[in-house]
Amino acid sequence: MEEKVTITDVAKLAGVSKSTVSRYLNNGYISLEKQERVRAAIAETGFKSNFFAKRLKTKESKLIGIVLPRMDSVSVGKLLSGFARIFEPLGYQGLLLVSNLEVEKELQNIESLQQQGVDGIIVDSVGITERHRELAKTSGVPLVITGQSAEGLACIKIDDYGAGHMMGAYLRGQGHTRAVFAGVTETDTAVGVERRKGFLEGFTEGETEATVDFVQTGFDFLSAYNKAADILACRPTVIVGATDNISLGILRYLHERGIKVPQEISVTGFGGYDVGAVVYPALTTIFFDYELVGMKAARFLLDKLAGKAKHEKLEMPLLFVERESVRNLAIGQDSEKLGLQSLV
Amino acid sequence: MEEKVTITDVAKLAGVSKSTVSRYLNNGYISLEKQERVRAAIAETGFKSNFFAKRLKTKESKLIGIVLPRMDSVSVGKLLSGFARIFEPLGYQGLLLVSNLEVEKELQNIESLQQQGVDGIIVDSVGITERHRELAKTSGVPLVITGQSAEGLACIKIDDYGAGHMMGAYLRGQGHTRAVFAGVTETDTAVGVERRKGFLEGFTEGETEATVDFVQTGFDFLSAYNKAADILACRPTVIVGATDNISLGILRYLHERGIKVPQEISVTGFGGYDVGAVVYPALTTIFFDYELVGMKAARFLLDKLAGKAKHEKLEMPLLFVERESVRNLAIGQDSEKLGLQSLV
DNA sequence: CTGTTAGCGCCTTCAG
DNA sequence: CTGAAGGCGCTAACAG
Repeated sequence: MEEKVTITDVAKLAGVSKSTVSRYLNNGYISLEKQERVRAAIAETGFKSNFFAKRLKTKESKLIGIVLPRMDSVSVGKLLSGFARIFEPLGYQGLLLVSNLEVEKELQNIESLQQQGVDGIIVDSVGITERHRELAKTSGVPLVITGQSAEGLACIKIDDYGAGHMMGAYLRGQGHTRAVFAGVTETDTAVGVERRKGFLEGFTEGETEATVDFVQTGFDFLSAYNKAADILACRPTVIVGATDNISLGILRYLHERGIKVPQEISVTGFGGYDVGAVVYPALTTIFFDYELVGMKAARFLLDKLAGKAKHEKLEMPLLFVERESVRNLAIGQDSEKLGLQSLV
Repeated sequence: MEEKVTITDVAKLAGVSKSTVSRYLNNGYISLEKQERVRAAIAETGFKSNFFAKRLKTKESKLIGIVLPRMDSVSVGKLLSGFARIFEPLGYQGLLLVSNLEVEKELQNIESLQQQGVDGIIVDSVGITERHRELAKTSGVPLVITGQSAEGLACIKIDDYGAGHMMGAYLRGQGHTRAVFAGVTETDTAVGVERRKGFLEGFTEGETEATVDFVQTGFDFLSAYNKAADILACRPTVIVGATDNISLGILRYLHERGIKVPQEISVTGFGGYDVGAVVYPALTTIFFDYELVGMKAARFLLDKLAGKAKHEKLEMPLLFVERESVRNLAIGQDSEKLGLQSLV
């Protein structure tokens, strides 16, 4: 319960004017002597400059608004780590708002942040709407989007189409012909549409008679597990989970039924989460560097703040992680094995 | 790039005084007629009240400082979800600071937050020091601690000792006599000391000739995996990972060596993460409800803000999750099996 | 180099 | 019920 000591108290105690103290705090045009007096006074009183008063003047909050669809997900955690890596050293702090996967809430959050006077906003979006564009237009607060991409907005995300395509081409190369893509709703453009489309095209392009069926699941283990029977009914040579978690749920189901992976059926995922390396067989997947996305997004926002704005659309590099869950049908043996080592 | 419209502009446009607009915004002693005029003016100008100016007067920021050891962890994610669940409906927002698992940084963050003028602070601590107590004393900003417990501070955490004890007693009940506790550094009082101590006492209490060896690992899959050989060298009947992740790393190792779990050796964890249910065998563990911890911590802080402060120490309930990874040595068969169902 | 003088945008007595 | 006046704590010209 400290008394609130202001710059005036310090000034009085040091025998100088407020401005001198202010200068001491900021630029620094002060004689060495007064400098010392101010320092002493500040130490004695335990003075802490008032954040709000300062911001009221300087028009700079050093606050970055961050809106996320949810908190308890690995990828979101990585993303935040990426933000922090960039913002923290520069003295920016993050104001966090969660949208519970609801677009409406996401919009509200953005608006609220804009009023709040944050310097910039990053939103890990669940789907871009027209209102997003409006908000970006009508407010002076720089905005960058992650997780989805949209024309005319500053977006940074992983290349979902590319990842899907890469996986499709790889599996075709391994001699697979019948795939099931276990994916999520199309509301999620990035995962439900782009990633899937990429896979479809990568897998079927050329003269092959490759086919791919689609089975919709949720994002969690359990909903994937529950759809496993439907998936198997399509008699695929390979099951492609839109997400590592989906694949893990399916792997569990296959294990319970005694169906050998990859001997009898292959499974792949997307995401490259660590757990994919500890399950058996270790999951072949494509690694998304969400932390890097976070860093790029942060840097991008900083650029916009500095006026070096360029409404560009960035996509991140992908890393194919070949582990144990795919069988090479072309040469009749399992693909190269990489277990825990691939964690390093 | 909007023009910044202030309360004065609105007042002018509505033909009233600033105070009247202010009243409209806050309490509300205004005639219906002017109320309407102000509303119109506000809509027309797109006025948004300035956050900092407002806070400068009201001395209330509606901001909660949150300091976390790291971002990319499931438990931290759950914790944040819990905070958000409570704070969000009340209009509080979270200001996030990360300490990268460094105590010094954690202290700095707390201090920085205190100066910032947040209404309250929650810190998910990696270890309480004397400085923590000082900071809590010398600042008027209410503080609640999570993750660790310390006398004289407001703490809310899971009961690590109790969890350890519960697990120890359970395994002894299953007829196990030789355990290895694969744990982390003692710097982490909660996990490295309390949880371990609880296990030791729960497992050895009574006249049994139970023994437990200790092998130190990190928090991640890989470091546990790398210590698996050392652990096996102790020839335990059961391996107790201090964390589900540790157990998962060990499970992977055992699988690679063809050692059957639970037939040849049992494994348990702590945490109750979802993944524990999809690996095979599904991991027997103790579930920690971090989201609940988050909610309780948030509520506690709110109480302190409201003056209903009570320097109490709260511990959360535990849930034992019996799955497939422990063999009952007493009656010579595996314990009850619960796979994915236990996710529900 | 330093003190004085003005506000930043809003809220809050205080007379009316 | 309403307008005028006075700050909240700090910074930023402006003359010295």
